[in-house]
Amino acid sequence: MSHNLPPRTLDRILIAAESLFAEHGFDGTTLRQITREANVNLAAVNYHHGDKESLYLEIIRRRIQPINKTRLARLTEVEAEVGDRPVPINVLFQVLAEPIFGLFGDADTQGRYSARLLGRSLVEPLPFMEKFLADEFQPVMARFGQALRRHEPTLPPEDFLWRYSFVVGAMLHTLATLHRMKFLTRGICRDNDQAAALSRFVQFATDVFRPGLPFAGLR
Amino acid sequence: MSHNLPPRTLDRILIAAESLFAEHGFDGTTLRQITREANVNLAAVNYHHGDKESLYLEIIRRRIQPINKTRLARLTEVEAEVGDRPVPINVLFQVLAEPIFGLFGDADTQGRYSARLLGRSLVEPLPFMEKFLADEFQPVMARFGQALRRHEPTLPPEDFLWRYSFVVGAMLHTLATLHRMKFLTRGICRDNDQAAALSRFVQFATDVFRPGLPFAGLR
DNA sequence: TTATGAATAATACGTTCGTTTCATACTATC
DNA sequence: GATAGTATGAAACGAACGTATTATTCATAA
Repeated sequence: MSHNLPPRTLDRILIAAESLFAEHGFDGTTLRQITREANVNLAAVNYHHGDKESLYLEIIRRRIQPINKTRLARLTEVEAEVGDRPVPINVLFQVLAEPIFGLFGDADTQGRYSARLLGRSLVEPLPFMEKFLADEFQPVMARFGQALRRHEPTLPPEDFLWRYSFVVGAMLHTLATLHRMKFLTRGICRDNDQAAALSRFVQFATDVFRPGLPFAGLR
Repeated sequence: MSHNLPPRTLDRILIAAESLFAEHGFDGTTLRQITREANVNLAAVNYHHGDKESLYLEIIRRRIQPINKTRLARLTEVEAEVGDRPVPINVLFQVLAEPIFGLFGDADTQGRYSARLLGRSLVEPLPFMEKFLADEFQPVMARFGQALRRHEPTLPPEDFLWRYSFVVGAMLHTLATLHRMKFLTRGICRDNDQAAALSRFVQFATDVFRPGLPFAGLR
């Protein structure tokens, strides 16, 4: 054991598996693909990670845990800064979105696979991931929900949650399809454009929740 | 050949396969599961539909083609009604969303699986579906994009497409997760509530594209 | 240097996959 | 009612799957 520059077997598996899972999903990826891509022996996955499901869960976990930790830490910071006043909506969504969109900014191209895999796995969670995801996201959703709610205290919870669901859906969809943005926009928008996606998403989400919109009163 | 009341083998396969594909995805569903659920012989799928990919494509096609046909027909109608004036934004999104959200309104519970499968397969299209989907959605996206663009003629195309992408993402996410709405909202919103999803989505999308929002001017 | 535990490699296990084959049962036409 | 074409059933195919087994190599501490 040491910190050799050539990545160790365990890391090579994680890296190869992450991109393959992101592209082909859990069931569409085989351990033979993974070990071939990682240039390791077929048995290495079971030796190091147990089984396929544990490998998948570990890949998701090592990405989402630091992100959620950062989100909560920053939320605590900005809440301390504003004192008793509500945190501005755009700041809230910046804090929520920046850590996860930041994956696209990695030096190598690995981050975009991480983001794509997260977007994908959060929309249709696999059975063996449900409990982990629920535990992992409960604190984040609760605290951001409360903070956001202060801007719409009179809106019925149902209306609030519908809007929240649409915004979260837009974010996950962006994570999962940012690599196809050029194709989807017939060449107008660029692929994997982290900065554009982040700033525009924050603006979009802020507008959706800005009080005084006809939205709250209408319907 | 006739129209017997007991559903024919071919239809039973389509129905069983649709719900299984919706729940477990293409790779996560086996032909043995499908034929067992449909109470038909294993060989029936290959006999009637060729291979697994053709079956999947046919399921998607028979749902999305009538929907897109209806969308375009209604758009033609409302465009005729307003003459030279632009079609109101909320009408545009009503025309776009109502046919596909209408799947949830089927008498049986089959429609919700159709919607879920569509939402799922449109976010991460399988390789063998890319061409079909591109051909199928090109006219719809083009005509709705043009109609919507008349409300934001000065907005740079890139900004316009980002907003459009967020709204489409929210719609697909809603289709794919409407069956978990109660779980996701901790009991506040109901599962498979077609009417709520449709009306709130239309309102949401309309607000996102309503001119005069600070959105267009900001950033 | 040798002994010891960890990591890697080669290979095989038992299952299940999509698909095919071929025999049998059905249904309509003459 | 014989016949032809269509549909179904039972069984098997080779391939690929996740996983386990066993042997070998490697690194480190005695």
